[in-house]
Amino acid sequence: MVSLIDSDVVEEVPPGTYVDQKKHSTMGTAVFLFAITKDKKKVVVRLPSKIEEGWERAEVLYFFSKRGSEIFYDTLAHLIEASIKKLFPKAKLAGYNIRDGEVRVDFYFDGSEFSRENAERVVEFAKKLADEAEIKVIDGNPEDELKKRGEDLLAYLSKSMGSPKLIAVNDVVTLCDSELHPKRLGKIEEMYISNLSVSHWQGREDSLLLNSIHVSAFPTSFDRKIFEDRREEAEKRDHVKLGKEMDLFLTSPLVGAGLILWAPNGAAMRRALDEYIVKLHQRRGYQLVSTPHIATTDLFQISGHLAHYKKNMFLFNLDEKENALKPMNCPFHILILKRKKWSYRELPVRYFEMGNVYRYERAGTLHGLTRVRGFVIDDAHIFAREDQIEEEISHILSLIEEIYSAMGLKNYSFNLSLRDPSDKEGYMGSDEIWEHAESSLERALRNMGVSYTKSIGDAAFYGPKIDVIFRDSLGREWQAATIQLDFNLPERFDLTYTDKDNIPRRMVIIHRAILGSLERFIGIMLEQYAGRVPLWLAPIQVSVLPVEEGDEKQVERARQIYEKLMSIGIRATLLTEGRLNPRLREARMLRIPVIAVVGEKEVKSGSISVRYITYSEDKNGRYVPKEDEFNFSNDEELIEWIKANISKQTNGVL
RNA sequence: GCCGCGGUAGCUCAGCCUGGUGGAGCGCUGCCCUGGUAAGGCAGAGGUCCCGGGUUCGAACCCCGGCCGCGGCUCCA
Repeated sequence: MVSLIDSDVVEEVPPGTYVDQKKHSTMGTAVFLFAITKDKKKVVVRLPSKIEEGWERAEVLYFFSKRGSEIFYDTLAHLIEASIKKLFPKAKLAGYNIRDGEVRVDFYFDGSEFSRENAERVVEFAKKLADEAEIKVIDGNPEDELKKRGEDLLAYLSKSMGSPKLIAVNDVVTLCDSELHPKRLGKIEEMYISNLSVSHWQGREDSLLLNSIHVSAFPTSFDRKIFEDRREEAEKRDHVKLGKEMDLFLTSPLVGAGLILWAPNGAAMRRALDEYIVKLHQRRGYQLVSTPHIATTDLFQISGHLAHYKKNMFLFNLDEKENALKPMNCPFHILILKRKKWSYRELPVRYFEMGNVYRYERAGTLHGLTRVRGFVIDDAHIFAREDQIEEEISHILSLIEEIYSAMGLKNYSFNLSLRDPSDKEGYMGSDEIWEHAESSLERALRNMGVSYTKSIGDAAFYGPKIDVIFRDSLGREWQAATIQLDFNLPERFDLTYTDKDNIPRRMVIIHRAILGSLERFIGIMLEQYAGRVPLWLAPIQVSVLPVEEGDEKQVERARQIYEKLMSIGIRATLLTEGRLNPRLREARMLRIPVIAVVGEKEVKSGSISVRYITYSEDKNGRYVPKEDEFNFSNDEELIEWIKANISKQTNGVL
């Protein structure tokens, strides 16, 4: 008998049992059987199929499971590669990429453009291959074999892969890091070109220009429908769109790209976040400092930014001296630190600032609030003894987890960035320093017990770092929190403390930000909550509406409540003009969480009817508003309830 | 920066292919309706068709350049 696993159900079935291609409302079509044989080999077959003799167990893989879609797109990528090679033998394959319902296949085509007609032929041919072509893993040394076949780009890629495998699609040979492929992929109901673009080989702008075909594909129309519904759902969460609906921010060509103008509602949100994060840091032993936006380039000469970061800096002349808008706050904090001598007893010193920085980012990279040219970092620099590093890092990691969980964030992961040991020229500092720095960070992560990924070669020029990465509603990745160890600036600015033995010793600096940037973080929060951010952060927290715009008593009573709320710092708005329903609609469009209504009944009794609308999700992770009704018997009751909610949401900080 | 797509009323968009006096819905203003949890009715105002140049008797429309936006590549908070 063979164990057949279908979601939570396990059944013992005899070999020969037929497993059909069924559909699941959230997981999509059952596309593959993933079997483990009695001699522990892994086998994948496309459904419908029969359970084979010699299997120990078999799992039904649905399209919208991680493994199901990975195998599907991974295999499809090879079919597209094979089509390219069959139709255009002079093309050189250059790898592929799988992301959100599409696969992008890169190839070098003689440096010339690849037409849409050509791409369409490729897709048509791949569709045919899906039904017919035999896919198998073949033996041999990938690097040698690929070189022999003229695929020098793939051969190069194989060198940096953990366990490269050669894959044959009929007689075309390509490269993969997975051996999990069905022998035949089978019918693909939906497959079309979603984009044609170019990209640079290895991401280097000075290297080969590759052509890329982006292909969207789904095993069945049913899966495409689920995918498109989800994407539509995600687009509703787009922070740029929400920013317009909620009247938060804008940009103007008269100001320039990537520079945000905050309208009153957006500014209120920023202010709330600013207040929260500053108060929290004060409680955690950070001292507030404040520094200017510009400095002479002499400062950045010393810090090394001019040498390593010049292409991102806005430079200008003042009194015939070169100046810069600050791209980072660290040199300023260091100057403040250096105003006096420090004893080992006084460390660590933690300076915190909501620091406004300006960085020249290339036009093509700018996006909404998540990638801009002027932004505020919740920036702190911790000046510490070497023996204090690990503890400080641990503190920061737990602060990150505390803040993020208080904010209800979950789509994030930790990444440890290390230097590329083969490119030591690109980094400041000695091998010794780097090894110590890298191992300190990794130990702190391990002690925290969080899972993390490692990226070799992604370290900053001055030190290794831990980053927190968020995925937005459309699957794009954005960096938020960052912890960067720095053994270099202390050298450059000669930062020392007097140790127990009365000898000056070198300090270390930890750069860290938790929100990352206020702008980006607001973008992340808007998407996470589909605009329905928690009460404490809502741009307008309460809307007060009289039922009848023409009834003086109701309007007067509404105004009274509104003014009382405003006087104690609750962000409120009074909506009196027009019929009730359109006003209610406006309050909802603006995502105002508390809607207070005053009609005849309420005027008589002095009470207030409240509808409280907050974010919640259905079982498919879609946003659905949660609505609660309250009736407060007087103003004080309403105010106490609002204050209690805000305090609870911010762990008593606000 | 590179490739693709786009920029028309405050917002969302049609018109552009095939050149001949600029449209819709929402919003805004006024009037009517006096209302109880997501759009009541009627009327009106509102435009540098992104900017600059070219082709043409004539350009929102065709061509060139720039700016800005969107999606990718890369980089990053």
